[in-house]
Amino acid sequence: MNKLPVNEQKRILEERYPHLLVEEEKTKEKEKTLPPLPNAEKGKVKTRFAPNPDFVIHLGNARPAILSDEYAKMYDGKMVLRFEDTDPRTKKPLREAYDLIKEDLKWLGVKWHEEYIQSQRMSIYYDIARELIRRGCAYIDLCKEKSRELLRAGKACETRNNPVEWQLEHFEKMLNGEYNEGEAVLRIKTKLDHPNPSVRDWVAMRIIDTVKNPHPLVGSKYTAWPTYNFAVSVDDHLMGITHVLRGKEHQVNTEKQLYIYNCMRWRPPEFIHFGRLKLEGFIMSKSYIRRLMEENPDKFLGYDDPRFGTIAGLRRRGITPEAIRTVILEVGIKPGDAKLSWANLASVNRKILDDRADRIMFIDEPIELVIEADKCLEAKIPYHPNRPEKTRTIKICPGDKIYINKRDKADEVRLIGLGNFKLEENKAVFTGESLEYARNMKLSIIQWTPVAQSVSVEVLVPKELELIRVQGYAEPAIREYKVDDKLQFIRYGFIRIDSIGEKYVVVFSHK
RNA sequence: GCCGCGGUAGUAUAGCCCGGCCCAGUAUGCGGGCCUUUCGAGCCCGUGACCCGGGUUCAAAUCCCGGCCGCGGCACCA
Repeated sequence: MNKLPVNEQKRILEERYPHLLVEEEKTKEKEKTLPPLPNAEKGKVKTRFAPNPDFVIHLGNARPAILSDEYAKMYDGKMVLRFEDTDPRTKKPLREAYDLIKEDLKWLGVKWHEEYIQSQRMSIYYDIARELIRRGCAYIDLCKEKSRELLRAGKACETRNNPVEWQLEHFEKMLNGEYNEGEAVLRIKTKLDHPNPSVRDWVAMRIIDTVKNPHPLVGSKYTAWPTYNFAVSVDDHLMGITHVLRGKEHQVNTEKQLYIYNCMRWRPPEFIHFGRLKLEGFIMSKSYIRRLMEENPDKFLGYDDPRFGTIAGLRRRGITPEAIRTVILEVGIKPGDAKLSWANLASVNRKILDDRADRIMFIDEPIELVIEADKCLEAKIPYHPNRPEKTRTIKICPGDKIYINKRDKADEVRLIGLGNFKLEENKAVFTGESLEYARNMKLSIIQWTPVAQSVSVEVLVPKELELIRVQGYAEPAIREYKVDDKLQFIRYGFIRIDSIGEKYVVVFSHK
């Protein structure tokens, strides 16, 4: 059956099992869609993506961004972009990261309707903090280190029971810079016997010495900074977020945040937590990437090195935003972890690139051959098999030299577009133009390039932590392309043009 | 250690809530073939999975119990 031509197979299939063909077309139509959101109403959904601008985002961060975007679109809702930069000490924001992240999101096709920066909203947090104190839900803790032990034992600092006036007064002292780091914190009252000690009277605000650690946006203006859990609750409510999509590392945070909602009598949003996403063979961790770059300043090309799983790195590798979105939607919102295989991403990307990428001949193991023929020859080669009308022409005359790959050397081959040749020690003897003949003889159909007009190309091939540099030659037509264009080097793989100088530097995407 | 969440082929995912139509579907990978001026794409065939053990039931991937494994959290990080 398999040896029959496709047409024949199809005919037999139609004859015997006509229903199978119909079924097949039906399933093809089916596209992966996200499950519905709980309590979601069309036009009223509002999601948010809240990155910490301490570095560029990676594929794992792109998951909540794309999912939030996708759900907002699905329900004709809105999406908020919010920079969470409230720790100038241990998670110091990077000034460039704010814009870099926005660029990455735009490139990914993520659309947001509102944009906020937490460090610009400090007075809002202060106001809510005062209200929390007035309602008896928060207190100033002056016990320093001792609190940790007390809380672990299910007890709290004595100041917890001080009157509201005392709390308010000391809160203002916190704001006025009367305390140093570690001397005072604002805590949210919780059950003191909560099974998770970190939930017990969790910290909502602490002192950070911004003279020592100035904030890139607001400098040393503030010393009392809200913690993640506090700022997030306030913002999610004030911004009208209805659905929070985030990783499962936030599960416990949700519990903490609910104390704020309860005290303020706010209606909490729906929380959806999903598992972690890894990409096989790529480095994703922000801190690890930073360390690698610091320790090996010459080894990496930047935060967008194609060996990194940053969005910028994947972009540089030649991965399309469509491919990233496709795999993220495929993984969906299930709570389990996912280790995406590179083969999977590459395959999705290949399908997208296949129709877009022009085909160019490239030789990475060159051997020189002199053409022997009785006349000049012209190779008319389509840029893409799907668009045969658009071609370039390469003229070769007797005595001209060409490159072919050493590994392609055989007694007789067909040079793409040019004709059939018998190969000798260092010459190629033209034997005819017949494609028919080449097929019948099962000749290898190989790429080649004219020596005189060849363009030097360096291919950067990412391999785990290494970047292999392959030198070679491309046919002259490569000159028609610019940086960031994606091509397929025939019988070699897909590449993205990285820079154009003395030679073309390209990044190998995948086969 | 404690708390929480998971475990479907190499990878990803469908089915699990509402047990039978699932001797488990799809994509990718791998093997083979057809087609094709690429070892690409397309098409065809094949390959391969319900973590383990009990229980409930006429019937369990689906429900219940126990175990094992994995992940997350246990911060004045986000």
